[in-house]
Amino acid sequence: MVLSKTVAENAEVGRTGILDAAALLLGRQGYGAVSLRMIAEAAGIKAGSIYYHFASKDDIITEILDAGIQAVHDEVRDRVAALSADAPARDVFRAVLRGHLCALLEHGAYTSANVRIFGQVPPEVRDANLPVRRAYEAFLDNQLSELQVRDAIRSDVNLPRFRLLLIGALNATLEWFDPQKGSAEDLADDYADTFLNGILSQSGDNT
Amino acid sequence: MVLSKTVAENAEVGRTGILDAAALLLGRQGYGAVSLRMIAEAAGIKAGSIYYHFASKDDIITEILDAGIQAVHDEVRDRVAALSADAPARDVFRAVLRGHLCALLEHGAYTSANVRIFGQVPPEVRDANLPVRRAYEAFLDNQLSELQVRDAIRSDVNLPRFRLLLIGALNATLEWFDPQKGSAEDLADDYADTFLNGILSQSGDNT
DNA sequence: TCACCTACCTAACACTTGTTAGGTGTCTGG
DNA sequence: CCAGACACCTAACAAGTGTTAGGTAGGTGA
Repeated sequence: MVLSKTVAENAEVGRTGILDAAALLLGRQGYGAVSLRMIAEAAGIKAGSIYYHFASKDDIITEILDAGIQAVHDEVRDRVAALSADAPARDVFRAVLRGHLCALLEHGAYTSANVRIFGQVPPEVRDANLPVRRAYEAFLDNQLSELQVRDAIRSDVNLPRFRLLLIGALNATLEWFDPQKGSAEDLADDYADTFLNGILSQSGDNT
Repeated sequence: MVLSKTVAENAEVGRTGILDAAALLLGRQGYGAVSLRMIAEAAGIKAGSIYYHFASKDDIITEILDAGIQAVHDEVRDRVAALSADAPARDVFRAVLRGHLCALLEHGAYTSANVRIFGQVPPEVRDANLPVRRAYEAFLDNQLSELQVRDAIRSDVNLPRFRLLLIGALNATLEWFDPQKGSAEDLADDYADTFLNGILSQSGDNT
């Protein structure tokens, strides 16, 4: 009975071992540079064995892409839910940025893999990832919309467009972020201030 | 003499024809998905012939990457230079964003190729592109620094970090921008307002 | 004990990749 | 008219790709 459990665990290790190795490699090297043989070696098995767990390379990619978005979505949702219902708008906005950046920069082979390779995968794989992606986008739009209804965000801000701006800026941090030069949370707070207040000295125009 | 000119022109068509075709394909499909045979076919020649003009595939990539950055740099520099010396800070900032976005979204197989494939190329190719990249970053930092000295940008704004935020947000537009839903210049002005003024309704905190 | 399932391995498949060697026709300056 | 440069082509190379068929060691339930 104990041993049968061990077998079941090993089964999970095998599968998730492949996914973990693949996510790590894909996040570092990109879609085209990572072969099944590299993934297999990193997972401690041989290339052909991958097909016991997955039907194709794109199958692995699809699963990693979905898990990547889901991890960010969950992290952001949890952080927002942890706030009291009447939390200041600034705190809600910060929670969103903190969740997204921490998931992306600190715990996230899958998340960073998603950001890095989404633009490189075949169209079919990209399409398979769209529902999960759309769900996260809808969640963000809802959060922003609530802030706008509460009159915290100006009514003339185009929310879907701002959401694209926001995600673009956040995801780009992956290319240069160095955890030794400051935490992801500090970076998130800094970004939040920039987005909320702008960079202008006064509201008026300076020559 | 006329014909000798024709030959020289054809030589240029051959070389730049390959570069143009490669930039277009790379911008659309990514580094790993584009083979020399695809580039050759798009340029109207055979794969082996490419080696008459270039020493390797990475040679082509390197040239395209450099040209891509240079095109944005030139466009932004020209637009800023076209302003009068005492132009309002808002206009300078808008000119920067307009130049970057127009180069990226409207005229720019090379530019969009650069943004799309830079993260996917081999390290050696990436390193070769760094000097041109650094020059553009330094130019942007100078422009922003001038605005900060003029007290248009708050002194507590970390400029290099803001530049990273800005470029990240601008480059991400490549993934969703649709010229039929509005011009790149309008988008640039909208982004400029968001960055300058922020999204907050009041400077105070709302519950 | 025996049949069976799980989780792997080996070896090969057809195919694509970047790259090279050598050949071909056309145009050109002398 | 001719040597030669120019701009291509053909055909092949070794290496690497995703993928598959068939085999195997060891634990499992009856």
